[in-house]
Order: sequence, then C-alpha cells, then structure tokens
Amino acid sequence: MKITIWNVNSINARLEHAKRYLRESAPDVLMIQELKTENFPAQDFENLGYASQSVGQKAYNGVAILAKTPVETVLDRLPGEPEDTQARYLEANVNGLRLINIYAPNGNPAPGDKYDYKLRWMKRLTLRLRELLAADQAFIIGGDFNIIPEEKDCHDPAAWKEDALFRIESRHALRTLENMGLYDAFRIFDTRAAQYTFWDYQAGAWQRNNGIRIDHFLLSPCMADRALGCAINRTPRDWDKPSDHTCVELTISMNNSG
DNA sequence: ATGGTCGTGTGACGA
Repeated sequence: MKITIWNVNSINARLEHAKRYLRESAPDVLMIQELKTENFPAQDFENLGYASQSVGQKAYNGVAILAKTPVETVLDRLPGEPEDTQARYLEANVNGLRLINIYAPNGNPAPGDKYDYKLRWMKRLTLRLRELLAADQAFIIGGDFNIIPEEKDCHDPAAWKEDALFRIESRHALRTLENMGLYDAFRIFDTRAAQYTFWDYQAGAWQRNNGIRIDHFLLSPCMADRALGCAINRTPRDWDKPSDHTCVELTISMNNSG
C-alpha cells in the first residue's frame, strides 16, 4: 500500500498537478498540506476514484486525506488549545490504518510569538501521540513538520542556524517524538545527506539543490515493522509552476506479520 | 549583489 505526503502550496493553484500525480503514480492514499482554501475540490478527486476528508480555512493552512477506500475522520483539530482554530491536523481511519496528516507551524520569526506557538503545537502533538502509543494504537503520521532534523538534511546549516525550522528547540521537539519510539521512515531506508523535500522559489534554489528536508513520515513501532520503502519523489518539483515542496512516498505491507 | 519568488486576494503578509 502506497501512501504519499505532499505540501502543494494551494490546492487551487496545484489542482492539475495533484490530479496528474494521482493518475501517474496511483497512490492508495494522498495526504495533502497547505490547501489555502476553505473549499476543498473534493469532486475533482472523486472523479478520479478518490474519497477525501479535509479541514480547511481561508487563505492559510489546511490539510486533506484522499484514498481509494473510505476515509473516516477521527479528529479534525489537534487537542490542547480549544481557541486554536488553525487547520493543521487531520486524523482518520483508512483501510484499517490510523493515519494522521499535519501541517505544523513554521514558527518564524524566531524567537517570538509565532515560535512560541510552534513549540506549544509540537508539545500538544507529543501529548496526542503519547496517548495513542499508551492505547496501543498503531499509526502513521506524515506531513510538513517544518523541522530540519539534522545538519545533513540542510544544504547550508549555517544559514539556517537561527531559523525556526532548525533551532535547537524545534529539533528537540522532533527528537522527542523519535525518543518515544517513533521512526523517521525515510531514514530506515536512506541514510544519505542532502535528500531534500523543499526548495525555495528564490535564487535558483531548485537548480542548485539548495534545499531542506522538512516533510516527514513518523511510524509507530509495528508500522515501522511493516514499512517496505520510503523515498522522495522529486518529479513534481520539476513540473511547470510547481509547489516549493515535492512529495514523499511510503510503502507499507498489508500483511500484519510484515 | 544586503534582493531575489510565490499564493492569497487586492493589503501586506506568510512562507
């Protein structure tokens, strides 16, 4: 079973890209981040054979889960701050799997209010995932974490040192999730440096491979046992008028014994 | 080289 994450930087601006990806790569599940609309074009995807659930807001944020099988929403907000209405979290059951799609806060400028929000949001995420682990609920969480795990995930670490995506508190928040027993799926299969998922639109970053790895899958232990592969698919980043992110593809065994 | 590029929505702001 193939599951893909992709920050499309506006689903309206990237509708044809998303449809092309589904036709050409035919994933079983596509988890999209940064919809940037409260009107998700569900019918366009239904026409391609994909059911979907989404949580959106005008102009900012927004996440959706698309699948060839029904998508049953479990949670459409990250618990912990009832006054937080930003559309960044969707947890659903799909084909017997618990899937979580996130668009974590960017956090810049740091330090500041936005950075504080990012760290609080990651703390809330930690509490939710700890709850699932305690309940023995297997899960796959994927999306735009807006965190660069290590220096080797960054073309120019010195330039990112004080950035919210690379500051020590952000990296610590991601490491805390790994220390709880979650696995960075990409790193199970690929230990190379300079494997990026995002390249800025500016200064020819894509052409120069000046990128960062910030889109991740984290797997609960028994999901890690079932992981068959995880790779970055750079193809959509080279299409005309692309998103600044490309997609990451995870393959999971549907045999429970691995 | 002290900016550069997108998307939203038509202002700056977020990234």
